[in-house]
Amino acid sequence: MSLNTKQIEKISKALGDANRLKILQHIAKKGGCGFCSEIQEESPLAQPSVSHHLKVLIEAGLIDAEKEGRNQKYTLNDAVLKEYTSAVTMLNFA
Amino acid sequence: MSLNTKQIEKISKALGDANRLKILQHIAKKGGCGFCSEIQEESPLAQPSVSHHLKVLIEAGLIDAEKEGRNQKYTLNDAVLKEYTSAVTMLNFA
DNA sequence: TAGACACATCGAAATATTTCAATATATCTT
DNA sequence: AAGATATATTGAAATATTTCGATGTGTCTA
Repeated sequence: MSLNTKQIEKISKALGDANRLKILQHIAKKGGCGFCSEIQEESPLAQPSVSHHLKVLIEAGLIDAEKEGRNQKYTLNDAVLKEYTSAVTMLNFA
Repeated sequence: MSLNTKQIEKISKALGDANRLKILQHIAKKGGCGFCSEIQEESPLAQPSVSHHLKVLIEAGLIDAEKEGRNQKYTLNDAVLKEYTSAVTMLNFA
């Protein structure tokens, strides 16, 4: 599966915010899998704002969400991240 | 030289627009070096808009500008692009 | 089942980005 | 030097994004 311009644009936009970059770093630091509550604790933002940023990351395909009881678990989508960086490096997408 | 969060954010923002992605692709297709007039011809946007997008790419460090008479030549900054993709892949930046 | 807890959604305000007409600047040509 | 050409800047309107309080939804615990 290879990414098109619209997807590259969306992923880039998702990466174009310091709060979201921090969230991704947090998840990566936790071995690619982090919980919403942890992310909220590390963030200076209000809960709905964090929720919004997580949604943007999900819609870009950078993370996947999974419910565990009343908690949300977020997993880094390494495949998408790799496809993104690969496509951007070569500027190879339609 | 390695990129920090602010720089990653800025580059991502610059990449988060279809018009700018097209511009970069055009320059890449031309061997990493393209002219303003060409870029304007290929773009559906008005001249000031193209000029604006080029400025965003320059400020992100993705391209460098050089004057040739009354024309502007834009060169892809492969080093920055590579540092960006590398940092994003590893989510490794401060 | 009532209350607590975790998270999502809505709606509105604040801020940022995109776009273009008008105009400025710099360089080339005649 | 005057006009033409190439690009940049300004200022304003349209649009998108960010943020948060209030509230909704689903799940756990007592």
